[in-house]
Amino acid sequence: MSAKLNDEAVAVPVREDAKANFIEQHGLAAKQDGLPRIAGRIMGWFVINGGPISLTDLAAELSVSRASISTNARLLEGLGVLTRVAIPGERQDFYQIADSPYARLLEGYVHRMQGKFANIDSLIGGLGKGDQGARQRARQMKRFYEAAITNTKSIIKSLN
Amino acid sequence: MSAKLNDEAVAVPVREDAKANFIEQHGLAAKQDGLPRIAGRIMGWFVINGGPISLTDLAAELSVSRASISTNARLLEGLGVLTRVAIPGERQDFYQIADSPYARLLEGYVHRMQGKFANIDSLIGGLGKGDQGARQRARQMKRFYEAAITNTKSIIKSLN
DNA sequence: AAATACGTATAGTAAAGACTGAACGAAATG
DNA sequence: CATTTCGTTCAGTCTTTACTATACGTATTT
Repeated sequence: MSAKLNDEAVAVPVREDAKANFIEQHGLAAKQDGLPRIAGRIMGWFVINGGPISLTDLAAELSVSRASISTNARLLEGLGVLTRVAIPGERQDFYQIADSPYARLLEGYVHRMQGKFANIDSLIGGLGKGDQGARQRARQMKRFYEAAITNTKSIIKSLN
Repeated sequence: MSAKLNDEAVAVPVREDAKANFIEQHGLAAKQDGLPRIAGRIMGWFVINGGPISLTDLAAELSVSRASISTNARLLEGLGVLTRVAIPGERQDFYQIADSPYARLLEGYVHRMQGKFANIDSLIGGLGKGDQGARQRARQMKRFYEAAITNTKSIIKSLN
């Protein structure tokens, strides 16, 4: 098992590849967060290039179908990451990265956590006298979400 | 649109259903977080019942195959939510809810965010002089993750 | 030693999801 | 008015994923 010393054999992604690399990595990271890979790549593109850009051009940039771009751009718009802007004289839809994209993402996150919150309350309300252990664990869970929600909100504030 | 006053017609999930309901809801919530539904139901079961319980019994409780229970219990163990405990005189594996299950979850979350962090740094390092806009947006993103990581760590501390 | 119980690995199935290509309606252009 | 250009929708394909049933190895019981 001798180390390979041939320089050419190692494909090092240098400067020019950094951007493309970031976009792809961001696509993979998106999957971990439950988003389609394309959505992540789009977001990565906007971090680098900012926009505005038309759907057609973006489709060409990322080498995917216009249908996918349309669907996922709207998804990101719904998440508050992208905003649709009109450009005078142009009839195409142009997308742009939102003002505080991450704050927007966190708002959705908070919203989902509040949903779980309701679920816990419903459980606690349905527990009987004999369910002391369950009540205790449920309350612990509730405290966790309380802390998480409060804390996330404070992050949102700090991102203005 | 007159209100229906017939008591019997309304299927209200009362006391006894509250637990089962919580488990199922927790299963669905897990999917949103990228976990298998069974993993979420298992976790829900433990919030209510605490454990310890054997794999075989847990499989019966949730009406799923032993294989699934085995796989997902180990998954949750890896996430730090469950711990395997030995019970004197018993040769089966018993699982129990962990001490600070939510803190453990957050630790994994922090770890994933730090991965993204590295990706951003790699991008910034590869940017040239002409990429001012990109650099600015990348730094904004980096600040976001910094804030999120710091804040999550503080939540973890508060959960002891 | 034979039989049983247990945990896990594996292969298969069924369902979900991402993505594409084609078709459609609306609006603008010629 | 005919054509083109957009954005979106829909049907179909392909991949991934969750879950089950079977089989296997190990440890235990009888």
